[in-house]
Amino acid sequence: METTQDLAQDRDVQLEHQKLVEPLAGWTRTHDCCSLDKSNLQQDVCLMGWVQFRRDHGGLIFVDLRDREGLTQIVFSPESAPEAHAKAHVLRSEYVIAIKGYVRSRPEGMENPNMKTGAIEVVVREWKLLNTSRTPAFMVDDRLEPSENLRLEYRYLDLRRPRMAQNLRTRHKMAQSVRRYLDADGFIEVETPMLTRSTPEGARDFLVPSRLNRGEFYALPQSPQLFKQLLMVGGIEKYFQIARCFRDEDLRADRQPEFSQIDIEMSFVDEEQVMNMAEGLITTMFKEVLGRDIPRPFPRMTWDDAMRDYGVDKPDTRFGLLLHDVTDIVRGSGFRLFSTAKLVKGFKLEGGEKLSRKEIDDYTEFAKIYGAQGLAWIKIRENEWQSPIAKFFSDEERAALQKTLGLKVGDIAFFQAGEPEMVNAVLGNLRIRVAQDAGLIDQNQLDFIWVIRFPMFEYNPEEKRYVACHHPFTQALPEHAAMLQSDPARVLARAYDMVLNGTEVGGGSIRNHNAETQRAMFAALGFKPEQSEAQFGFLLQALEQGAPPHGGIAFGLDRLAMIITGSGSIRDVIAFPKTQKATCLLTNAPAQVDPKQLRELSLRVQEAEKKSEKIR
RNA sequence: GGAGCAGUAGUUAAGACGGUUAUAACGCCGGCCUGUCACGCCGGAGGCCGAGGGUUCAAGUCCCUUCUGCUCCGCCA
Repeated sequence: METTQDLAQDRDVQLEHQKLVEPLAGWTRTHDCCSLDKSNLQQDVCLMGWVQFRRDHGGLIFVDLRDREGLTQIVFSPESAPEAHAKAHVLRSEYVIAIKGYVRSRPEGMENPNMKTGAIEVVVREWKLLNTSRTPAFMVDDRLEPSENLRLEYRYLDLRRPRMAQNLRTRHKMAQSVRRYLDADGFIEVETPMLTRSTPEGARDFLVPSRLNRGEFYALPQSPQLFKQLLMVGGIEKYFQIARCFRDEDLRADRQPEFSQIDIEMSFVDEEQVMNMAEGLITTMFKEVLGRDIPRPFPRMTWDDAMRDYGVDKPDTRFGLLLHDVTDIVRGSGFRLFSTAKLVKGFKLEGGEKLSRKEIDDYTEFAKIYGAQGLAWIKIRENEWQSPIAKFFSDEERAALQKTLGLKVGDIAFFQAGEPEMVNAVLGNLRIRVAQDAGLIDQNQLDFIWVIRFPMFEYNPEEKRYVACHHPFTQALPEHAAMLQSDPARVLARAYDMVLNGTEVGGGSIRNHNAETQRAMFAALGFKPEQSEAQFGFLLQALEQGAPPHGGIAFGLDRLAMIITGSGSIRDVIAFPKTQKATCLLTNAPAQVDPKQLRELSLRVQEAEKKSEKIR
């Protein structure tokens, strides 16, 4: 199908120019487009790159030549090189060229202070057209933001933009920092299989059919968890891997179906050694990549305290607005919603009395996302509480609320009542939203904390059983091990999460290295012994062969890269990401396959009539 | 599975209550231009307003369906 683009005049022009393309034929770059300055005056240089802008004055032609390092202005002059100048009129955006010429300083007053190479220019003596380009779908430039689906369809153009190029480079530096640090600390990088077996717990697996074993499937790893534990049994002692992981779940701004973890496991350690190593690794990375000094040790907070004060298990500690439990204060109040609720909590915003009706309505809508019916609020004014619910409270109750929340004239307080999970989710997220709106967050701050003493299990009402909060290989606190069967809800885990500015950037635990404690864990999860053996027999067997005590941690490389680059989306730190529907707009994956391939795999697709393949 | 936002020229956007030929900037094509730097000036081409259906004398605009991208809830050990 011909589009207007195909019929456009620029296409004909490009095809004509294509005849002028020459091979490199031995030309060798001498410099990149960011490195020349006045120290190079009069030198002969050879540059190669893309045409960023062309400014054709009829006489002089200026071109900003771009490579991955930056921009250099090159000049085609009819006097110094008539031949080179004459053919330079063909140059268009994103054409690829090689030039030979000499460096000279720009005339007095013609320097460009906005360019790193703005003091000089390269006068072209001869040049070659290495390739043409169609008129780009969008300009390779950070000043305009093309729509995301165009960026993803033409990802290679997007990657030429300085911001994306910088993000990939930053990510590279992070990975190199990790490798240097861990290598120096005695860690060995080991690759674990991409084709492995499906595990019932956790996220949905991506499955890969086996041709040689008809009817059977591999799964792509959700994480190398079991293999790294087996490496500990294998005597590796200190392992790491920058591992690709796969989860077939719905996507978010910070979630992709394939993502990278800095995966680490250590033998003969407890929590302290793992957390100490992790702090060293991460602070070194921030120092090397961002030049930032992070104070150590990181503060620690129990999961209980995090939920109590912040309502979430990954608190953003850059600002206050702490949550307060007021359940007991309002227990006897005339407001039935509060007096009968399992949990009532609130927080105050200093000076929030001036919030408009509209702003409060917006917060109410926000609260509803997390399951709230509404949002209670009280504005503290001179001599009065302005609030739809103020009338329900006695003087005593008012005094207690005022004391607990530290309310002063000019403040606003928000409350939520009901099921504890909902109350915490609503207020925990509203707290962040309010802080953002009120400008309480210092964007330059880096607040690392550890969240420790997680619950081992949470009850899953759908499956009517307990499931592991972290994963089923985590060890219980020794003093809680006895409660695995009798009172699983109260068992705490030897697990720890590293949290940065309210984002979980890493998490790990001390594992069960003893087959019996691991069997007890499976039993607590409701597995019958034969199920445990069928699914995890290989692990249990390994744990019976002299498995050392071990534990580890894994960091989300993508999330760290988002924070370090200041990106709002995980897609901006991944070269070729998927859309929210997990498709690749560049390659059009996933796609239907040849029936022959399916036959070889003994597979048949139900509802074969899918939308017909898009022809590009 | 659910909620919300967006889709108009190659791109980014504007289009009150439904009303003449759908705008602008950049880009593109042609011409002019020797110090520009997102060069400038003159001229030109470019559109089934995401797709389908409906209401209406009349739809980019209102209604329904659907596709695509994004954000969020659920989900993500």
